[in-house]
Amino acid sequence: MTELPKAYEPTVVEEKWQERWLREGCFHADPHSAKPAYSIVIPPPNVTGVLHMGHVLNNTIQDILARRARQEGKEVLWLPGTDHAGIATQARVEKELAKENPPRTRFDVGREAFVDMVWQWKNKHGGIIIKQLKKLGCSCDWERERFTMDEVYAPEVARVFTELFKEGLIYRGRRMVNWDPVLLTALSDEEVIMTPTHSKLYTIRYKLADGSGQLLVSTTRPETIMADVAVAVNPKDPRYGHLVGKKVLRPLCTAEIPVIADEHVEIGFGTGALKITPAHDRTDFEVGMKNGLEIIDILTPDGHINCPGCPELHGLDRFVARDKSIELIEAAGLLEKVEDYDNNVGISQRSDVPIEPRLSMQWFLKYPCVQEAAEAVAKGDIVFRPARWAKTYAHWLEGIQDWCISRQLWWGHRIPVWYRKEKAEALQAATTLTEADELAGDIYVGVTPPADPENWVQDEDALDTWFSSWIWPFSTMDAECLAKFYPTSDLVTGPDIIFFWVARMIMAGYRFAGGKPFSNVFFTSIVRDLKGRKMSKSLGNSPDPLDLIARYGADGLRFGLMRIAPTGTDVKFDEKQIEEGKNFANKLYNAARFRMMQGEAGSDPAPRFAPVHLDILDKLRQLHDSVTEALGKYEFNTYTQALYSFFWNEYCSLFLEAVKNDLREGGDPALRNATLLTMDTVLRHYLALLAPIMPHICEELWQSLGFAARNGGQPLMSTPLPAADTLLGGVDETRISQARVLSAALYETANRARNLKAEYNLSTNKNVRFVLKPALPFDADTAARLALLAGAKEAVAEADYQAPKGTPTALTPFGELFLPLEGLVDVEAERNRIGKQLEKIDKEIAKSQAKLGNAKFVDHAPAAVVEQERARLADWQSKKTQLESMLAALV
RNA sequence: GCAGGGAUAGCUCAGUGGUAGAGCGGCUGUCUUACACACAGUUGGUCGGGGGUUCAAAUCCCUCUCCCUGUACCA
Repeated sequence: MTELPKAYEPTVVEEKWQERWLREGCFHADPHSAKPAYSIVIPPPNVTGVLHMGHVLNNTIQDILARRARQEGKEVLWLPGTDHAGIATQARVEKELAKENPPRTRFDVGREAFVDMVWQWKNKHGGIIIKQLKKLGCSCDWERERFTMDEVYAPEVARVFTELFKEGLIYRGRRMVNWDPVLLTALSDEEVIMTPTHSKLYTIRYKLADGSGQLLVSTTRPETIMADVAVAVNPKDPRYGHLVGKKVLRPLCTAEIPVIADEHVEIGFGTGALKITPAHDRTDFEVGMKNGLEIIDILTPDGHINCPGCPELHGLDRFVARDKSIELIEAAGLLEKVEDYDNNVGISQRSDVPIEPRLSMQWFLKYPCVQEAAEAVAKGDIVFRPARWAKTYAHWLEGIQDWCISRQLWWGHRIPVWYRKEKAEALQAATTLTEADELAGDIYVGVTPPADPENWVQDEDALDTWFSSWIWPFSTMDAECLAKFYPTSDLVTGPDIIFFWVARMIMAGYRFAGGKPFSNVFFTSIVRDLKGRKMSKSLGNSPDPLDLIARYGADGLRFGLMRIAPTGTDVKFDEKQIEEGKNFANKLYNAARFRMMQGEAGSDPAPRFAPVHLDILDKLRQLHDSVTEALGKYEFNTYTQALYSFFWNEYCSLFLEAVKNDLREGGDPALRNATLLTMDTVLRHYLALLAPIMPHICEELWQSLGFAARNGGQPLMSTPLPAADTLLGGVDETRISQARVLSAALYETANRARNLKAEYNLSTNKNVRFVLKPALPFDADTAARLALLAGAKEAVAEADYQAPKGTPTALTPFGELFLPLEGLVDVEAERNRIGKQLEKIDKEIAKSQAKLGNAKFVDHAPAAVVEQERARLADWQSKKTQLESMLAALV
């Protein structure tokens, strides 16, 4: 009777609902609402980004939380946006320039024109990811979309900078920073990845200037020898004490340099003598400062040697120069030995090349509100899930270093500092700048440019992207929104940005927004491939979520992923799981289709409910509670699994199969009504529970099943979640628990019956009949259901049934169940089968007897456990007797 | 080095003291009137190794091995 297709086709349905939700403003947050607030700010993806599996996981979770909160009657703000991603975006446009003929660099284009180009690129290609998030079904308030460089947000970044500068927390100084020789910018410590590397350790002879001997010095970086200004030994080292104060000859760009004593040198390491190169090593820089040593910089910003005093190396790339310098040293007879050596090298997260410690003028931030930020998490004001991340967070805060916030980039927030033109050069070279300079009228720091811009020169640098995103939770909101929605409720993000972003947002929240930015932080797992590797473009192991959506539907993708996303550990992505999500959507669709094929439920005659009806409603009630509990604990996989197993196993496999006969033509109309009403109740309630994770199909079925029409045409998404106790309202609890027992007995008996059939290769035979010696009330209705479930012609109760010898039997909750064979069994096969079973049973009996023969077990274990064991033994023994008699009957 | 996480069926994972589970895969059947994206049945495990506590351990304790993730580094 139905014209509905047999298989669910998600694509059209999903697009339809996404449009409709938007059109009806379902995602819009009203700051004037009287409802309690629930809010999330999205971790803004890079504007250059495309959706990857991490985003899918992350945003599905946020969407579940947001949709569920709406169902619970909250006013929900899920605030979306994108991040300008300084380096990534700039690099993207530079790449385009490099492809031109002839290739160009940003310097060829010039700053202003280049920034224009990036904006154009952003307007044209940026924000693809926003469209993709919409395809995933994300219920963000898209009218409030922000961009970290838009006209509302950018001034906030400058304001924050200005305030911190005036407070003295932002300062400028000449410091050792992590320098990226490819991108030509400073990086923060967090952007440097310490990577285990196979290197060489070179031991080199530094001759004493007076010719009285030599000092052996080990280094991994011989190309920096020209910048050596001393050799240091530990003052307590008995081998070298007499050398301190003498001079040695620097082996390259030869010069006399002093031997100094410094605690920093470890006596046991290498030769115990350390070359000091303050310009190219962090700790050497400190040693140099302490000892008042000169700083000789022999590297260009792009990592080439700059040392005219050593013409053989001058101009070479740093790694070429490394080999060449060793050749020179060996030729001079100064190379003692070369060993393999494993050490950690700092690699730029962005350009993937070794960074250089480099002395340069940069802006730094002394973090504000560190104490408050640490306490907020320690005291549980902000709750981290899983909790163990709190430790990582605390550890980072303890050893926190000032943040290098300036970047030598053009794309980003330009540092809002201007220098008075005539003094600009001197000021830009000055090692420190403070508010005093501002008061003196030499510099200007502010959100808007100075009133007389022609007299000023703006600082060239831009701010680290994270310096704009750390104020995301509040700078994205206007005053009304802040009043209603700040602090936000949940933050959902990956643990990989706990320092970059989460920690900094907490500090910013306390400093600028008067309190914590969020109450809960849920750290998602990291999505890996089946080999456990991180998904990355270069490995090509990252599936394209849009392709997955096209093949499995957004709902299928969401469901499949959430079902395998554990709460504590990483998730290994397996496309099979997504396929299951799709299969589940199809199952749901077909169950609804089945209902639609039955027509309306009537009220006449009054429905007659059987135990199975009450039972499924009771199970749904339990599902409601466990779903609520799981979501309360942010256990999304438990939530998903509970929904899956209820629907597939309890509703479809058991309940629907048990009631199919109620729906047939000519059946009892009172039973038919009961069944239709129950199906409606289950579907209506279940769709509401499932909607947060599979919103599209639920909405579609909600409508096609007619639930929307009965609800004033309201979409499911703006319908409050019904209470669990509406499901069985008014039904006596004793009757329910009775129904529970009887239904469990029915399903269990059906299962035993099917197993009996299978044992005798009668699985597909529908003509078998079962005879039951009932131990529980076994009415005709139950008998009919049992026959239906077991695929039998009939199931009859006979209290004094005399089974022919050898009739297969099983003990069921309803009593002893027989499968009369009518002599259609292969004797030889039967004998073998029974023989094997007896072997197994004997083992079990022996095991059980041993346990019960153990006095300690009987004395110490709880009575129930012992009782259980006795029953088990009795079961096995009776089974054994049966089999033996069957064996005898075969002969 | 330090810190954290993990090791359970061929695969992905549940399972915090009381007969080892699910889904997928494999194998057998079945187009049984919602669903072959399905149904029925079935096959898979010394729960990483060793030791301990206990009547009883995948589960608690100790130890070892291997993987992962942070983090700190000495040339």
